[in-house]
Amino acid sequence: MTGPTEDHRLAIEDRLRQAGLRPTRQRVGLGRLLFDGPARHVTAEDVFVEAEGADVSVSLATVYNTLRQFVEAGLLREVLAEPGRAYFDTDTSDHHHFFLPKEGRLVDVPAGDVDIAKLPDAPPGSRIGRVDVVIRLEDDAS
Amino acid sequence: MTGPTEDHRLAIEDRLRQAGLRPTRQRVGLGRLLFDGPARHVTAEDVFVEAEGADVSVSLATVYNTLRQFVEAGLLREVLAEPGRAYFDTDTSDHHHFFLPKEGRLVDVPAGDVDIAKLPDAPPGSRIGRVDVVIRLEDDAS
DNA sequence: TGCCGTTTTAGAATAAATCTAATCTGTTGA
DNA sequence: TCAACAGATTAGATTTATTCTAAAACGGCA
Repeated sequence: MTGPTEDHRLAIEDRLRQAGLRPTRQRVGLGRLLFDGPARHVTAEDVFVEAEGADVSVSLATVYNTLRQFVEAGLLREVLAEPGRAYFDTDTSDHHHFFLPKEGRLVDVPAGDVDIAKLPDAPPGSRIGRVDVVIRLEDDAS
Repeated sequence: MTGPTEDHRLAIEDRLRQAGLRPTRQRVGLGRLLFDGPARHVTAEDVFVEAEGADVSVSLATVYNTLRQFVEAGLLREVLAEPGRAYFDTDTSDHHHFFLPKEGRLVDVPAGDVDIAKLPDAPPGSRIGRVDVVIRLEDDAS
């Protein structure tokens, strides 16, 4: 009765609990969608549509709430690349992004491929929370 | 009859013409608001409100159109720091930004204070258009 | 099991930005 | 100089992403 799917569900429940989030049906369902399989970049709308296709019944408001909570808890990373649209990256490790405006799509850039040799000091009373590097691509004119 | 104000207007008209934009009443008016005085970071709403306060009569739609045209022409730079709000930087030279989430405000970081020693190659068929570095600040916990 | 604070929900509300179709204006060239 | 036309501007409606609201449902503990 305890197959791999069930194990996975339990693993996600633990992750949520460790993040201080009660493992509700919806959060576990969205967690399984997001954290299963390879890392990717999704919008809230993507997640909502995907949930409908899976057996995860959840409202759009809850998708937004949950994504924000996951970001807050460090389970997801928000990436700003386009005005008026928020992307969420299921890979929270240190890395950067290409952005392809034509396709509205992000592509990962490994941390090792960008070398930031020098950063300014944070102004007094603050500290650096994160450094976002977005490399905007254009069609090659050559 | 040709005072410094008039000279300045002519300078902006030239800049617009060189950018391939007809120097209309509205574009010149907004250009004067934006390019006069020190560099700063503004939203479309900021510009609209400011125009109302000055002698520049312009609709909100035109503010949006004009800002986009100015970005396209390289007279302004768009900075993405917050989801759902676009900032425009009147300084188009090479530099980066601190972002203060609490205040919703950008602060310039001179190009010399960030050293990007290594960048990845652009994928085939594309080239790097711009590299945006946003340094997100948090309140100091110490 | 019953309770209580948390979570979810549908739908309304908001905010930023874009679209539309009608009017106006700059520029060109006769 | 001015008529004509492409380009620009406009008010207002519309779209899109997201947040809010208040009521119903749920999870976990005693």
